[in-house]
Amino acid sequence: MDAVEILKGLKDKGVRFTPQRQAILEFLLATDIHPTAEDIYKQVKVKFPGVSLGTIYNTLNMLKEHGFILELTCGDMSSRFDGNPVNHYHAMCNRCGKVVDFPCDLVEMDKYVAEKTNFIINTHNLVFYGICPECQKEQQH
Amino acid sequence: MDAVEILKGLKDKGVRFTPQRQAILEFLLATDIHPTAEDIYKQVKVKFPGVSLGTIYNTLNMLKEHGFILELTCGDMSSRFDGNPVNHYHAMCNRCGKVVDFPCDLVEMDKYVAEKTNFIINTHNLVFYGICPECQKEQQH
DNA sequence: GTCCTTGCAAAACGTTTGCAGTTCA
DNA sequence: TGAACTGCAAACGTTTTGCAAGGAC
Repeated sequence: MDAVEILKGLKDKGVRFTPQRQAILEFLLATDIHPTAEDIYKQVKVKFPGVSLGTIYNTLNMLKEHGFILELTCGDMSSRFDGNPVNHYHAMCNRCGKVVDFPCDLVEMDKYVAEKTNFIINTHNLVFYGICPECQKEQQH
Repeated sequence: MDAVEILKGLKDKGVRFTPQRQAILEFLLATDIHPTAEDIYKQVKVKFPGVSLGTIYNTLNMLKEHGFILELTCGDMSSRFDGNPVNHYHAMCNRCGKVVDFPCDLVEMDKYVAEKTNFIINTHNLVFYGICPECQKEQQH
């Protein structure tokens, strides 16, 4: 699915097609560097010199809410965005913040990841996102 | 290992024992709510009304560096801290931000987590932390 | 014409830093 | 005594918000 297709499909949800949004999503779908909002801002600025960071965040949050991109919030650095929102796995460098993808069967994880990425793995962190039982009850009201 | 023991053991690393640090670590070891820095601040303030948020962060970062606590950076909310630093797994509520622990054998993960926690699981995110090959080379210089 | 989106600027947020005074060892 | 720590306040970087002007449908 390409950027134009995704954005046109969002029209019936009241989301408008704008050239800025097209540029943002096209960049995200084409790259594998897991850019920060700032990275995307710099890139989109080449084509739209007047674009603002606010617009980047606005678009990223909209795409995230509709499940077309993934926000990776790992560590103390800024979020990174991934145009491939299926559950795959990431290794992040503590030093430069780079994030790389890898396939994973979750057996002997740290060792496996070290082999696949050539990272020296110190730790890992696995978080599941969802709705807790208390909030499930409250949402029914 | 209790708070006093841990802090006394850090003396030979040039870390001083202070009553504020004792209060912070004691709270962290006793609770299972995965508090934010703000939560800890409020709690410690009961005993030390003059304590500052800066001191909380100072102590948390010190304890984190020495591996006695874990910082959970998940989602767009503030970090949560865990007095149990071994690799175990967490489920986080998208709505209220609550984090709960659970045991996990990593087979059929989302389903398993849903059963163990009664969360409705939407997604999970697994991140490994380490040093990438490029940074490994640079660090040798 | 409507109302969603834009660019801009200011604000908000969590966290870190600088500093003068204080405390631990 | 001297280095580490404290409280305070200001600074920082990322992200969000408010608003008037502009653009999509």
